[in-house]
Amino acid sequence: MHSTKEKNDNNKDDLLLRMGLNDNKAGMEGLDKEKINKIIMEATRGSKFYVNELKKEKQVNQRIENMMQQKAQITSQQLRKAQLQSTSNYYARRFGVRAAMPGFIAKRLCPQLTIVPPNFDKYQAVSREVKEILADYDPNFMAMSLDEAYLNITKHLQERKNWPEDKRKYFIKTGNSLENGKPGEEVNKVSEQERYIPPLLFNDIPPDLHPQGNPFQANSEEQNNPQILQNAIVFGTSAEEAVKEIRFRIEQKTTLTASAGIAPNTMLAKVCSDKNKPNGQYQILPNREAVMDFIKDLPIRKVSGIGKVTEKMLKALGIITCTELYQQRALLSLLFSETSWHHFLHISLGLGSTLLARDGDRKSMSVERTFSEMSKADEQYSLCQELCSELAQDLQKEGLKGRTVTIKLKNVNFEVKTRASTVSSVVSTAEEIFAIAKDLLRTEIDADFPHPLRLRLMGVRLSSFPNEEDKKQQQRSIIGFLQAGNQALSATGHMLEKTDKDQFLKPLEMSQKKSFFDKKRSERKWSQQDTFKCEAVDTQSLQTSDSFQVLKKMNENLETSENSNKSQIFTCPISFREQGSISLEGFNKQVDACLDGPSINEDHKMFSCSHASSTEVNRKENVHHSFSLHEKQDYETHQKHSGINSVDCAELVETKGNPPKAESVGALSDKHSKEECAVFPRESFNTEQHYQNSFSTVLLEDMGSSQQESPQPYLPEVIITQALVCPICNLEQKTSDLTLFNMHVDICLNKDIIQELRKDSLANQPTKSTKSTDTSGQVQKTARKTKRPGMYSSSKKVKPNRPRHTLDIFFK
DNA sequence: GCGGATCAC
DNA sequence: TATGGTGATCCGC
Repeated sequence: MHSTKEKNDNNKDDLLLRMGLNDNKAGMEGLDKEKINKIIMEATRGSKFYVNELKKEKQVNQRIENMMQQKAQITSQQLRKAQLQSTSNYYARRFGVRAAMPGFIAKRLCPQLTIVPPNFDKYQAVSREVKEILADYDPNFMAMSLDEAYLNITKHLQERKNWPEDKRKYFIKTGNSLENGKPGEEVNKVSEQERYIPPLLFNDIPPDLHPQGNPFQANSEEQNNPQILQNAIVFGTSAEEAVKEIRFRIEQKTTLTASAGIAPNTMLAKVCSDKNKPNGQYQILPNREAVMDFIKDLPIRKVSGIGKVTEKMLKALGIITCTELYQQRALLSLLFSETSWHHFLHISLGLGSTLLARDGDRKSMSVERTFSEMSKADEQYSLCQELCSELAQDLQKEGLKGRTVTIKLKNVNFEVKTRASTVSSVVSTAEEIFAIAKDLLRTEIDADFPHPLRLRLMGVRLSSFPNEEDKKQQQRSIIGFLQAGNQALSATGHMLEKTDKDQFLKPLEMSQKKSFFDKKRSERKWSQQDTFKCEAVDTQSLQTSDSFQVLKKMNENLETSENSNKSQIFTCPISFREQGSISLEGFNKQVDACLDGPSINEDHKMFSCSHASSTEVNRKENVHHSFSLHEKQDYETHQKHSGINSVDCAELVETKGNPPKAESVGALSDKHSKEECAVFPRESFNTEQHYQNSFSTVLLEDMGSSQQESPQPYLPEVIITQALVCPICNLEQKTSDLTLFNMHVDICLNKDIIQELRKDSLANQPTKSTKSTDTSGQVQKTARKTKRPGMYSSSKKVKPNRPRHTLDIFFK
């Protein structure tokens, strides 16, 4: 909170040094002694870099301190409530795991640069060759960078199962082809490696990590171990063998070794691939036990997205491993943003994206350069101009134009500043960009006058690129402007119920109508990955759910747009639900959400949110999980469902006399590992009888159609969801709605807590003030500042005059 | 939309 | 020995 922006440049070094030392003495988070010493040494030598590092570290410590203070104010009741709320998510997500499991394989390549001279061109060429090989296994693989790629070889494995041996046979090169253009030493090295290839491939997985009861092996009639002939090698049909084959081929072709991770999702695959670096592979079998086993002691830092700072903050809470992360989920939900929390929960449950999202559109482009101190303003301006020219060239290569210009300045003390300016129409030429950048730079120079800016880095960035729709819209709006009748615009809205206000939509909003149908139509080539996946929609690996954000915004829209003059009535073409009084933007998001499917947080909201949002969620679930079941179920029906289910459950648990403890019941204890409640197996399950038999539901996925190549039109076969069986009470639940089902399970799991809460609630608020209880839950999630006890009174975000889906109502 | 921070590669 | 460049995202404002 106390952002120290003093500018005593002269004393700064001294000051910072003192601050740094004091901070360390305070021993806030116990820096490594040796490290401190080193830093101090460097600092006393006047390294501005380390002084700055110290400063940053201090900031992090401050953040941690604030967090701890927040934590200290959390009451046990708040924690229990949070606990309750996080359980739903556990179930919803766990199902996601199951659905994601089958045969999804990601692979990560880690070439050994030491073998090949660090010549970029060559590296690129090698990278291409690599990639050629990868395309054999998954034509739609996702290349993250030159040296990293994810593959989904589900389909390949399916076909591979029936391949004759000679299709899986590869000859070991004798080294003849490697002689050209490589220093002798390298050839030797490579040759040496070649000789070791078979043993390497066999031994790179420690014996105790060898998959047990591998479904692939179990189902296959033959042994999957590769057979070595004189100079050829035959790979088996399992995932493991296929990946060995890939690595073998890569090494043969490029002389580079690669490491690989085989796992049910990209997050795990990535962690896996690091396990046996640089020339090995590791597999996590596609079942929950294997995933949980792997996750159990995994330090969170290993997970992509958890960096130095996050690690330190979580460590302050005693969280180092994924298990601990899971155990503290309730606390985390109170201390971190919803997005972060969601991410944490993902990690702790071993969940990740199973989609290989196509490369998203670029969001920005920039150039920056470090140099020795530059203090003269005229030099700075001309450098800026130079950078703008370079940027303009790069932009031109990709034909990009943008509206936001950002300059970045790092002074000799390593303090970084960015300054941005957004203009109304796109720019792209060096002159246009410089005109804006120059102003930003001047402002900074003027601000410090008469002191010069002592820079060590300068950068220029362009962002706010218009998307396709924006461009089309621009065209259309011109056309529309020229056409008196303005027919072009109204045509795009023909599927929507319109109001007269439609005519007054801003061009941007109008464009979204078009964009929605365009987008969704192409997505529904029927890439079921959008339509049927049952976990949150992750378009990029390890990112938290977009759909949740959409939903959140949607709710905001629902709540705030009532009095907006842009409000309209629409009917969602997916759920056929009338969207009363929301803006077009909100509507579009709603429809997107319908198509995208449920998100973990919705369950969560079910407990605490208003009637309206709960209904949205349910609707979405229906649409999503059983596409053909999307009758217009109204809210009352849903509520009845919930009520019946919850009552059933509570009684059953009592009968069984086995109410699990709230905290200890978790995904990580395999207590309920045998249940096969609700799962959404995918098409690929067909290749794995082992799993298929366990599932009562079949939904489909088409991993291939999200790529740039024209997707194959593909209509999924839809099998209607069957009844779900609660793992706790072991009774079939008469609902196909996963949200409702999850709630039922939660209640079973948390029956004791629920009763306590109800008691509390009744004791404290005999006058039926369930609303405030309800509200607080949501406020805690969305507004960090207001989530402390007593600070949330009423939130604007909560829509008044609506029945609420409160705990009390729910449990009645 | 802006600016600082974090993260990955 | 001094400490990179590019791009993305999140959060709080």
